[in-house]
Amino acid sequence: MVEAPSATTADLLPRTVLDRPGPKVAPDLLGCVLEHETADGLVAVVLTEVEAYDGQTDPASHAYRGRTARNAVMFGPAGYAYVYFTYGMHFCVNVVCMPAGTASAVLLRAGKVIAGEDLARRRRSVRSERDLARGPARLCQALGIDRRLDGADLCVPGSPLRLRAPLPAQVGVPPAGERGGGADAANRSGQKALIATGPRVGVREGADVPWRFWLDGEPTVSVYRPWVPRRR
DNA sequence: TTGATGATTCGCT
DNA sequence: GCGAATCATCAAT
Repeated sequence: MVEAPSATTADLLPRTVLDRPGPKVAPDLLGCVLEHETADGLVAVVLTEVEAYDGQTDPASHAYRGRTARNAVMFGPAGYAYVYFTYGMHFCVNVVCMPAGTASAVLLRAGKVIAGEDLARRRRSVRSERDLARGPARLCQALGIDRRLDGADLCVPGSPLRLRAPLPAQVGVPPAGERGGGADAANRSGQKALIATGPRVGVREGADVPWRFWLDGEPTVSVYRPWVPRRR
């Protein structure tokens, strides 16, 4: 009767890790694994690029102008998925941070597929493996994420959409001994070195804060584009 | 109601 | 490099 869960509680990222401001949480999400289980199968990616949005103090955040029907999940407790639809055709997924009442989130911008590659390829007609989840909308397409997952809990084993703690040697990061320097964060997870930061992609206001984080050297990281006004 | 815009991607030149 | 695709959302009528 009882089915064995695909993930145990110990594998998943503890909600307490997410119960902090987005800009603090964001770099810690690099190297974590996002997985989505559907009737078609499971696809999992290692996160290689993320962006923080700090709620009501951040003019680039969807939560800047207060709570609405769309962004309601961001005002809830940490550890849930905020999925939104944009440009008439794309979905993007965020990890909600901070306790209920405070809106803060991290946009998952890119990842490297480590499981279910066949299924991911079927969902995305694309030639190269690196482009499967290179970009926030591509990542959602590869994983089959849409608005039905808005509000999904990422921190419980029974959820279809889950966030796992970092696995060692999943991304092309050298062993700890060869990295030198700043060892604290690196040692904790085994692969937290080589994190680069810069301004967020495609935002008009708030382009001055370096709240985009990525694993330096990862080919799956999307390219930077500054904001440009759209022609009418 | 209406109108502008967007945390993007893809295809064509 | 440039423009189209395409529609939910929100601020302004």
